[in-house]
Amino acid sequence: MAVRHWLAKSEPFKYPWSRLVDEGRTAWDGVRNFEARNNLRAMAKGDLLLFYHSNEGKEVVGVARVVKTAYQDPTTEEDWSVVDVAPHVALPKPVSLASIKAEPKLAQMDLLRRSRLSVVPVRPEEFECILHMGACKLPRVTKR
DNA sequence: GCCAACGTTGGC
DNA sequence: GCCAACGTTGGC
Repeated sequence: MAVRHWLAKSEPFKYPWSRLVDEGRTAWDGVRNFEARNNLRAMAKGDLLLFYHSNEGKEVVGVARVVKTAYQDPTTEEDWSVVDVAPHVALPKPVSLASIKAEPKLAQMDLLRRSRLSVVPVRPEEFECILHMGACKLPRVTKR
């Protein structure tokens, strides 16, 4: 099965990329939007996730990897889900929202068209494009 | 089932 | 700090 690609937003002061790197793994909790939840539930182990800093930074800073598929969000009794993610690789050059907007190939991204959704799917060619803009080489995934 | 009010996200 | 977009809630 092909790896799928996603983009998830985090406000840096709540949970920055650097903290994910420090901790090595985290539950992606706090999603309280039905569509975002459904996207979480659609993720498979090994899927890759662009890590976007919203509000402050406004840039894609790294790629995370789904290490555990959706399960009950432990921070609530209600019906919400989390997935576990681990850092995969940092972007040598973070890709800013401004540069994404300036790139015609990325005009269809859900990041732009559905700006308030915190977890959105990313097309393979968009994923590749952002990695390229970020001067990022993906480490080979040995096990999917 | 409609829709106005409200709350939240997130860019600027 | 403001405000546009838009999802959610609740009255009817």
